Amino acid sequence: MSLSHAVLTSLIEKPSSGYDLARRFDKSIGYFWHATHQQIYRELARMEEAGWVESVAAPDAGNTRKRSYRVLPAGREELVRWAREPSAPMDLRDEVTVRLRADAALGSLGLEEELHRRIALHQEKLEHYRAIEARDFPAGKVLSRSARIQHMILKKGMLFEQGSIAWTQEMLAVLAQA
Amino acid sequence: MSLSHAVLTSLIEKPSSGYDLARRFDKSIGYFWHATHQQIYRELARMEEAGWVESVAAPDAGNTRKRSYRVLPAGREELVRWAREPSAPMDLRDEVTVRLRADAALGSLGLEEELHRRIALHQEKLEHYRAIEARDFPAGKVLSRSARIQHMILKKGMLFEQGSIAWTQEMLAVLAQA
DNA sequence: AAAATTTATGCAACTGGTTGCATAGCGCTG
DNA sequence: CAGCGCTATGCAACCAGTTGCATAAATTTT
Repeated sequence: MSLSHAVLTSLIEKPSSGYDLARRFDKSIGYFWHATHQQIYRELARMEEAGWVESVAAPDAGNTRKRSYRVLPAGREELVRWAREPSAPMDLRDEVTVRLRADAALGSLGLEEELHRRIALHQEKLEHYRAIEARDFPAGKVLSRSARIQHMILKKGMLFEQGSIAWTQEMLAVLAQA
Repeated sequence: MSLSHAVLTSLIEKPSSGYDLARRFDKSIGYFWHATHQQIYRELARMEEAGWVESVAAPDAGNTRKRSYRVLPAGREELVRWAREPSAPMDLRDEVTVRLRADAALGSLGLEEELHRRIALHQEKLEHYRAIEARDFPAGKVLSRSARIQHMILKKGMLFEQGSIAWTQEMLAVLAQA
């Protein structure tokens, strides 16, 4: 959908190899997004073809094929153009919701264990985001415009995880009640 | 991903034609899910092939090709089996988040209008969910186990929309501050 | 020094989701 | 009764995302 533009944004923040981008997409950069190395290599190849980025042998490449990508002016212009486009809100298609609907339709299927597992996962992510917040956006520190925006994006993730935990606990109470 | 199982669940709740299912996926049934008629017809064909559902000419078909689908025992068993599987939590890949990161990296791009538009959309959905709640789950009414679960699913949507509105307003404040 | 792991890139095949188009009956309106 | 929009189904082509596999250098472990 817009993976190429997400990659472009990451590259503007810091020129990188495909491999590094893939790792960043599994961690802080795209807190919420997952992309495999395959997708990223494919996007990089397309964007180089389109003249949005260029690559050079990475400074630390040695005898390896490692390449470093950076954004060209055409890529910047494309990103600006794209960012101003309106876009559709995400949808909430969580598989566990469908499973719960199936439980409602078919009778108790014992989904409690899965819900507990989900709570633990949300808790884990929340801790992770809190650690990033403490490290990058400590209370009291004066932040740049860019940092304030990135802090808000991180907060979105935290709010979502907190909300998920609270909702799942309420759901467990409903299942127990029956 | 699990569209077939979402369709199965909908069909258990009420045997339907492909067209009806597609409309329900645009409304109350899958509050958060969107599926095109193409996807649904394809899934129905596959599931009939697999022996999970069967179809007959719809009672109100007249001279049209309208068919009504219902779930067979094998489909029920498959749904139970699937519902008990563990599943990965959804990810939060909202395009507007990437656009905001681009704004942070490139400088102010004027995303305020889009954020206002988003707030209006979330508000609209929230109203819609509230109307469904008032109709199907009025306060004080004693609800069945199934209805309590479905009420919780609806609440999840409402919590998400409320959270999105609050967060987006805070984001607007951050953009205004700069 | 050999073996295993990590870094780094890529091909091929497949599945899921989207878009555009085509067909055809039905019900309403002018 | 001609034309329009809605109901209803489907084909074909495409794009995005996933999975399995292959390759090869660098680093770490045994």
